[in-house]
Amino acid sequence: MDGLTRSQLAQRAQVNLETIRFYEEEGLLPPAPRTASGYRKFSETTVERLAFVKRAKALGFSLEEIRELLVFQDEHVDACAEVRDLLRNKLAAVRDKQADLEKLEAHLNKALRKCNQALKQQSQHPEGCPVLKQIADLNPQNGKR
Amino acid sequence: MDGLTRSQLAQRAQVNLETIRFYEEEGLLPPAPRTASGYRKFSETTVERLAFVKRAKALGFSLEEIRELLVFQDEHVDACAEVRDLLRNKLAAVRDKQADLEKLEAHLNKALRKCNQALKQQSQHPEGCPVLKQIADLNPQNGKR
DNA sequence: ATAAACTCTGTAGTCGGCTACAGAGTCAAG
DNA sequence: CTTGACTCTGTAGCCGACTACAGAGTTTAT
Repeated sequence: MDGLTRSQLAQRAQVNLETIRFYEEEGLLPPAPRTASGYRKFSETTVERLAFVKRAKALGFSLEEIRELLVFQDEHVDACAEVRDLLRNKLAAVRDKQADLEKLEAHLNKALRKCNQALKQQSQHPEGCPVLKQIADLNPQNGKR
Repeated sequence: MDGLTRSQLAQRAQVNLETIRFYEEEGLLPPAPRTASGYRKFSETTVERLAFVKRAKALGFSLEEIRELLVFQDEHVDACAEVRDLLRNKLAAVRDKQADLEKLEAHLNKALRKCNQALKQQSQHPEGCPVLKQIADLNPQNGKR
């Protein structure tokens, strides 16, 4: 038989067997051609395609976005401008997240310093953890978006 | 009636009505006392408690972790050491995420530069978006953990 | 007294991205 | 020619953190 079976493809592309069917349903893989008895047969290019998906995932793209990228790729339209927009949006999202995390880090550090301080002087003020109080009093102006 | 109804509490604490019941089930709020006919009545301190939950969420804690924090708070055990550990873990997680995002940002920037370059010299090489190729060829050694 | 507005419960649905399972059909080896 | 390994389909479950809904009972306003 020419072409890969589903499990062979899974093996080759290092993805779960069921993921392949899932991706087909989701439109990330084209509907695979079938044998007479209904078995899917995949071409080598599908391995590439799955690799592309994995790498786009690693770049932080959602399956939805990856589907778009794949359409651009398939139609090899001159989609540079569209791709650039996607990249820009993703980059902006990443930077937003970074800013959130930095604020978070600052808050956690502040809390942690209080914690350590309290543990040192435990003898003088043995009443409860001040960090819990700090969380209770935090200015609710942070992160989460 | 003394105490707040569920919707009053939701209003005061700025959370969804159903979230309150959910949090009660999840052990983030203590089982509320009831009226004769079975209506919950909440005290003012519940407003505080919900505020605490919201802020802890903003600090990146999961409900699971917040439940732990609340137990510490409730038992006002000297839980500083435990709280400190939670903070440290959270801080480590935040830093991991930051590192991931930085790698991601670098990759996206690289891709974006290619994109812009390609758009400038569109006339010379009008064949397809190089970024898509780049994603296809990316070293799969990144992010995602 | 009645209608609107609220609250109760249990349960199901949402999001994203899979992962698993049951039951039926198919293919390859001995 | 049977056994075991594979594949097919549809469907359900998982994670976390909610959110929504139906149907029954309760409170409030007129």
